[in-house]
Amino acid sequence: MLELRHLRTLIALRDAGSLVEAAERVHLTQSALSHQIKDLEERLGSPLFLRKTRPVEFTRAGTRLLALAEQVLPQVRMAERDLARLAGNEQGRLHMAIECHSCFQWLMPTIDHFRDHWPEVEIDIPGGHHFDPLPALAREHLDLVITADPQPLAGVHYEPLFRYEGLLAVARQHRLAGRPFVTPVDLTEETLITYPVEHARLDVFTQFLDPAGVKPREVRTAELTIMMMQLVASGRGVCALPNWALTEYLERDYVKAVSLGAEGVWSTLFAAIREETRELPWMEDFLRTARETSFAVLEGIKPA
Amino acid sequence: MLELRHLRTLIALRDAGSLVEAAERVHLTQSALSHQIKDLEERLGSPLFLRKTRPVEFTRAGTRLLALAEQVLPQVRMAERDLARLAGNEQGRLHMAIECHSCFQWLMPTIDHFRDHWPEVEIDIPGGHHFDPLPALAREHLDLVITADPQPLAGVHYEPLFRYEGLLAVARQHRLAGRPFVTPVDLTEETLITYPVEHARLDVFTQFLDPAGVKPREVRTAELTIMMMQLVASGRGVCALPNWALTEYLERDYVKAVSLGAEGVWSTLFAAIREETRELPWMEDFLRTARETSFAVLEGIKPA
DNA sequence: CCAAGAACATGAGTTATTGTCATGATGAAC
DNA sequence: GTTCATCATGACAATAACTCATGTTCTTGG
Repeated sequence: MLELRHLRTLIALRDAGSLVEAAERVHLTQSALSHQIKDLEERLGSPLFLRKTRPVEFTRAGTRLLALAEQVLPQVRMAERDLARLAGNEQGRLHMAIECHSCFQWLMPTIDHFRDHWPEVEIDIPGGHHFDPLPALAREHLDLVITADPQPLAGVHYEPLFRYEGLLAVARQHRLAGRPFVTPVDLTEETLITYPVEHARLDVFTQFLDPAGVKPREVRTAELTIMMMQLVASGRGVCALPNWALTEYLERDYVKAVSLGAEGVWSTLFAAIREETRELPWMEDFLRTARETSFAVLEGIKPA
Repeated sequence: MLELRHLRTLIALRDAGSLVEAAERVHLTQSALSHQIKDLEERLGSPLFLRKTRPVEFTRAGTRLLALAEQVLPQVRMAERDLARLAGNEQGRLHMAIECHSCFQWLMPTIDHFRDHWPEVEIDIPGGHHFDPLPALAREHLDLVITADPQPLAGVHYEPLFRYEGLLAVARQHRLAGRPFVTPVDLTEETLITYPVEHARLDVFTQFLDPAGVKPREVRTAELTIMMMQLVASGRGVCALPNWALTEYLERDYVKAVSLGAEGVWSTLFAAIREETRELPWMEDFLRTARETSFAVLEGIKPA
């Protein structure tokens, strides 16, 4: 019998383009999905997609089921929201701080969407504070903080949103451009441009250079991503940024990007919230929406 | 995670009014439904219906889910039909015979509905034949026969549709009216009116009188249900008919009905089809539609 | 053309879910 | 208060779903 599970899988498969990645998205193994879909296909009596193309190509039957999924799943989500609301806990406050530069790209659509569904939750990004946001979260001045480096703090829970790769942006004609990846020593002769934050919060150092005991020739800072890009493009340095922050510059062929090490440097972005707000229906919904939106908006990220 | 299974259960529950009967309809035990719904309620954080009323009363959360089910399940069924059609086997023939007098009540809506969804299947009830329909089925002159007494026949499969109770219709002022049930000997002094078919095909005899070795004082026949009702109402005899064939007369208080024996005499109505047509998608759909329609239209019947 | 990598399939075995059976509790009807 | 029907519950069983390990196929780059 057809179940929602199958529809969710198919949507993931379409968005991902391959079984392997779809499996990641629904937090199952590739094998599980293979079995699941095979079962379904047998019961329906026809294949749902062609596996030998990349991305996978859906058959007519597959397309029909996808259409069903597109129709049905939003209705189900809406009902679930209503139920959550009926279950109580409706009004609340969601004041946020964003530690991660350039997160607005996916955060704004998330907030818009959320506002429509939870009008009774006061959502805001209070500006102007320059205190440390995580203690402010614990002290209930804030309700959610987007951060890439979780610090153990009583009563604070870190909910992983997604993983992203830190890439090294270099000028188009740079000697490192075109390499499959760079090694730490490759940076000994470079000027590294970073955001003006503590050394310990920069993954290039903590995960890449420091373990190898390497220092770049020079380190300078810039406030905004666009400024960094200008410096990089004009050959005055290189900088490490999340892959998704770079995509727009890469598409315009403004700079080139290289992985840091053979495996790449991967970090996880977290939403820090207070333990007691963790199970509030609207909080769960916000996090779910945030994840959905970021996957829809950003490229090259992976489920946590 | 919410699944279609849950929605199907809730619809059954609403239609049935109690867990026990809903369980019959979805072919599970009452216990299974109790567990299933309890799980769901726990995950949602609120009860879905009140058990202490008859029929069960849905809470706001329950009503919301029912609305979802009403919205989603038809969409799913439609998709399934499309898929079945895509899977091939689209055109076919469905010529039927109805052995059971007064089945048209639920058969007509079924046919109408079916015609809309399977325009490529030629559906008909050829009139005029007076040969025995079951051999005609085997010989492929017919494709489906509605009958209440299946006979072993090579290549013919009997698909149970629903069970119904054979009731004894008596005049309003009859001495047996108002009894909880009648015993075989109660009929020794009665005139029994039957359809003009073989003795062996009448459940009153095979399941009730014959086992007790009892014969009614007189047996006479009538062609049409309405004629039987007139004879019964005027006190010129009693007759045994399916409960659902009687409802309209009972509602108008034209006659009274009594069960045959403490347990009642229950029979099953079957759709006889040829083995090889059993898995055709449109045949499966026709049978499903037939069952659905009869449950919606008839009262007092039970799943087979 | 071969080696290496990536992606999907498959079979066996495990786990988790979902159901059944037997029984108990509760409430309504007589 | 007894009886009857319905629903709940706990222990167990069946089944469905998933993972692991491995095999197959196709693509890519030397």
